[in-house]
Amino acid sequence: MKKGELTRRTIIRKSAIIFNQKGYMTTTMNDIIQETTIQKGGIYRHFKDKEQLMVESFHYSTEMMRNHLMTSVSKQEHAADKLIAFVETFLQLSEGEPIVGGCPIFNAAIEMDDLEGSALLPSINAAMDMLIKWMVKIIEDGIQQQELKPLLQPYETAIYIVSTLEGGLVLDRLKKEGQITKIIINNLKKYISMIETERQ
Amino acid sequence: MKKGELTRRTIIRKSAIIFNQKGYMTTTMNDIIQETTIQKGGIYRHFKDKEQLMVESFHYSTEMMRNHLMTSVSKQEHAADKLIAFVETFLQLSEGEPIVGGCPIFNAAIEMDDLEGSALLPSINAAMDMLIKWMVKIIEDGIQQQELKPLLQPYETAIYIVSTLEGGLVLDRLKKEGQITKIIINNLKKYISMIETERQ
DNA sequence: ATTATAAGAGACTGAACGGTATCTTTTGGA
DNA sequence: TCCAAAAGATACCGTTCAGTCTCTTATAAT
Repeated sequence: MKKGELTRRTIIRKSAIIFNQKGYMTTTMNDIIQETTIQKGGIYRHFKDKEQLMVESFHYSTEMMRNHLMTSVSKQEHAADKLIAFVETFLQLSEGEPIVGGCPIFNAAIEMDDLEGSALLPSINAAMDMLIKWMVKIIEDGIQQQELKPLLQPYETAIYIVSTLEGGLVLDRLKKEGQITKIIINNLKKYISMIETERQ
Repeated sequence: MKKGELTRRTIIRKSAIIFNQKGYMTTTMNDIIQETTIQKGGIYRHFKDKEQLMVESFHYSTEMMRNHLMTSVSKQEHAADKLIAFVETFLQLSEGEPIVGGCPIFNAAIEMDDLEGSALLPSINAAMDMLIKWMVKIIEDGIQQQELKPLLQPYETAIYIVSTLEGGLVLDRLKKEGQITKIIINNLKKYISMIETERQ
C-alpha cells in the first residue's frame, strides 16, 4: 500500500529541480515526463493538475533551502557571523547546492507576473516573508545581545541585505564570470562589519 | 508612402509596454493584436516574426529608459550627486515612468532562461553592460575629480550598486507596500555619502 | 495462487500558440 | 479620377500545451 507514495515523492523531487531551473510556467508536463520517465497517466494519478505539482514542488524546494541555510547559520554564535553565514550560504545557492537552479524563492518571484491567479502566488509571498522575518529576528537578537548597534532598524536592514542578495543573483545570471558573487559577499561583509559593535 | 512606417512605430511603442509588463515569452501575438487593434496580417507585414518584434521593442524600451536616466543624471555636477540621481531615477522606474512595467533590462534579464537561443539574448547582455559601464564611468570620473575616494574600485562599486537596485525591484514586485524603494534609496544614499570625499 | 485494487501507460481532446496564404480595402502619385 | 501598389483583415495550418479516458500491468492482502 505504499508504492504510490514513493513514486509521488520521486515526482516532486525531480519536478522541483526542473521547475527551479526552467521556471514554473515554462516547464511542460512533457519535461516532467521525460525527467521522471513516468507517463502522463502515472503523474496525473498523484496530482490533480500542474498547479498542485507546482505548489508541492515549490514547497519542497524552499524547505531544502531553509534547512541548508539553517544548518549554516546556526553554527555561528555572534549575530554578525550569523549574517555573514547567511549571505555566503545564500549566494552559494547559485552553484547548485542544495538545490540545482539557485534560490527557489527568487526563481519563483521573478515569474510572479505570469503566475497571476495561480495558487503558487501566496506560497511565494509566504516564503519571502519567512526569509525576511528570519533575518529581522537575527538582527533584533543581535541588538539585544549588544552585538549589533542599537540604532539599527531591523526591518530596513534586512530588506537592504536581502535586496542586495537577490540583485546579485540577477547579475550573476547574466554575467557568467562568477565574479559577481564574490563582489557582493565582500561588500556585504564590509557593511555587516559596520553595523556591529566592537567585539570584546 | 509613409502610412506604413507610422503604424510600424505604433506597434513597437505599444508592444514594448506589453512585453515589459507581461514578459517576452508570455506575451502572445493575440495580446499585441488586442492592444494595437491591428490584426495579425497587419502586424506580420511589418515584422517577419515575433522575435523581431521582441528585439525592436526591447531596444525601444531601453532607449526610453536611457534617455530618462541621462537627463536626470546630467543635471548633476558632483559625482556623488550623479550617483544619487541615478539611483533615485532608476527606482522610480517601477512607478511607470517613462515606461510602464519598470526597468526593461531587469524585466528581460529574469527571462533569460526561457530565451535560450533567442536573438534577444545578446541585446539584453549589451544593455546591462551599458548600464554598468555607464556607472563605472561616473565613478572613475568622480575619483579623478577627487569627488570620490581614490581607493574606490569602480567596477566592484558599480556592480554592488546595480545589484542592490535590481534586487530592490525583485522585492518591490513582491511586497506591494511601496516601502521597499524608499528603504533602498535611503541605504544607498548612506553608502554613497561614505564613498565620497569631503566637499569643499 | 488468486484476485480486487492500486498504479501506470498511452492514445486522444480541445484550446491556444506562432505563423501563412489569400483576399479586401486604403492610399497617394499620375 | 483612376488604379497599381501598399496596407490590413481573416480564415486557416501545423504544433504543442494541459488534461482526460480507457485499457493494461503490478501489487499485496487473503
